[in-house]
Amino acid sequence: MDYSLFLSHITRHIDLNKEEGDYFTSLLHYKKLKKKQFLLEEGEVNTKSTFVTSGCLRSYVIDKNTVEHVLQFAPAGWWIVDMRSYVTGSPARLNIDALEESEIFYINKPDFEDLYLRIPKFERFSRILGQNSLAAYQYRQIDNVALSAMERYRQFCQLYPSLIKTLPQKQVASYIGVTPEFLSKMLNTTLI
Amino acid sequence: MDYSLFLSHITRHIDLNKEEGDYFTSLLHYKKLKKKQFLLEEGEVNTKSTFVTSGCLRSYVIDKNTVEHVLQFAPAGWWIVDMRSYVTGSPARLNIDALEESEIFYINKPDFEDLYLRIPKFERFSRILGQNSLAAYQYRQIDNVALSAMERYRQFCQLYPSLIKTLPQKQVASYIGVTPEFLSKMLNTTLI
DNA sequence: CGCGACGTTGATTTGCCTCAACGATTGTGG
DNA sequence: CCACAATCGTTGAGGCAAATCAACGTCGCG
Repeated sequence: MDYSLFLSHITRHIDLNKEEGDYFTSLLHYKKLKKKQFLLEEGEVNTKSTFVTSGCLRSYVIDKNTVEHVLQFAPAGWWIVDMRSYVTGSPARLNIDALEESEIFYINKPDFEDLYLRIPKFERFSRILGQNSLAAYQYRQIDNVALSAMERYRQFCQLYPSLIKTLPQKQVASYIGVTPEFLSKMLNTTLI
Repeated sequence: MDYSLFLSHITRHIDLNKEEGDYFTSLLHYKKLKKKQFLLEEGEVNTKSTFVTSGCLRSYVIDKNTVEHVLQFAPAGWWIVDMRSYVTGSPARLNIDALEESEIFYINKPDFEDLYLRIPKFERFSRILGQNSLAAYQYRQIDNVALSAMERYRQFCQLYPSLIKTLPQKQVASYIGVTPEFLSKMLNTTLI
C-alpha cells in the first residue's frame, strides 16, 4: 500500500519517526470508489476523516427543488468531511461522492481520538489543518457575497487551475452558484 | 481584571491548573473599544487572536460598489479573526469593528505560538475550536446556497435569538445577504 | 435643537433562473 | 461492434427575485 502522498502531507506540518508513522498507517483504511459512488449520504453520520489519494470527490447539498449545490471539490491531497456531523454525531446534511474513479484513505473517529492521546503531535497537525481550512472557508464566503458570477468564475480558475480542465462545466457552475445554462451563456457572450 | 468568562471558555475543552491559568492570562491584553472603533482594517496584517468579553464586534468586507457584507458577528464569548491573514501574514481582506462599546482580550500570535510549545494542551484547545468553527462555516455556506432569503432570515433568528433583538436591521440584512430595503419589505409583506 | 442614522415604501431595472429544444459526446448493454 | 440511452453543453424566450434609486418619517444623540 502506498502511503507516501499521505505521509508527506502529514510531515509537512509535524515530524514523525518510523514507529509513529507505522502506528499512524496502521489506523488507515484504504478504499477505491467508482464514479458516482457515495462515501456519505445526507442523513447518515459522518464517522470518518477521509483523505483523497487519487481521483476527485465532491461534497454537495440538494435543496428543496432538487438542485445540487457543490460545497467542495477534493482532488488528490485533500481532506473531505461533513464537519458538523463528524464533531457532534448529528445526521449529515452533505452528500459526498466520487466524480471519477478515486482512491482514498479514511480513519475512523475513535481511532483518531486515540491517536491524539497516543501521539499528541497530531493535535498540532489537526490544529494547523483546521486553521488553514477555516481560512479557505472564510475567503470563499467573502468571494460569494462580494463578487459577481463572472468574478467568482475567474477566482475559481485562479484557485483550481488543474480542476478547471477536467471538471464538467456543470460542476463548476454548481460550485460558483449559478445554473449550467447561465455559465454557458456567460462564457460565450463575454468576449472580454 | 476579570478573566472568568475567558477561562471558563477554555476549560470547557481542556483542564488548566493554577500555574497554567496564570501563565495563560499573563499573555492577555485587555482593550476597550468604542462604538465603530476598528480592531482591524483591510490591508493590515491580522497579528492577534481576539476574544470578546462584552459588547459585540463584526467582521465584514466592502465590495467594489462600496457595499458592506458582514461575515460574522462576535458577541461576548466569541473569537474573531481574519484567519488567512493570521496564518499566512498576508494583508487582511476583512474589516473588524465594534457595533457597540465592547471589551476584548487579545493574544499576539508569537505569544500564542509559544503557548503551544509551553502548554501543548492548547494545541488540543485550538484544534477543537477550529473544528467547531469549520462546522459552523460549512453549514453557513450550505444555508447561503440552498435557502431562500426568507429562510436564511428565519435560520438567523434561530441561531442568534439574542442578537436579533439588539442588532440594527441593516446589519442582519447584510449578514443574510440582502439589501436593507428588501429585508424590510420581506418582513412587512410576508404575514405568514 | 438639528443632524445623521435608520426603517419604510414605491417605481423601475436587472442579473440570473426556468423551461424547452437541439446537437454532440460518452458510455453501455444486446 | 453497433444502437440506443444518458449526459452534457448550447441557445432562445420569457419570468421572477432581488437590486437600485429616490423620497419621506422617526428616532436618538451630540
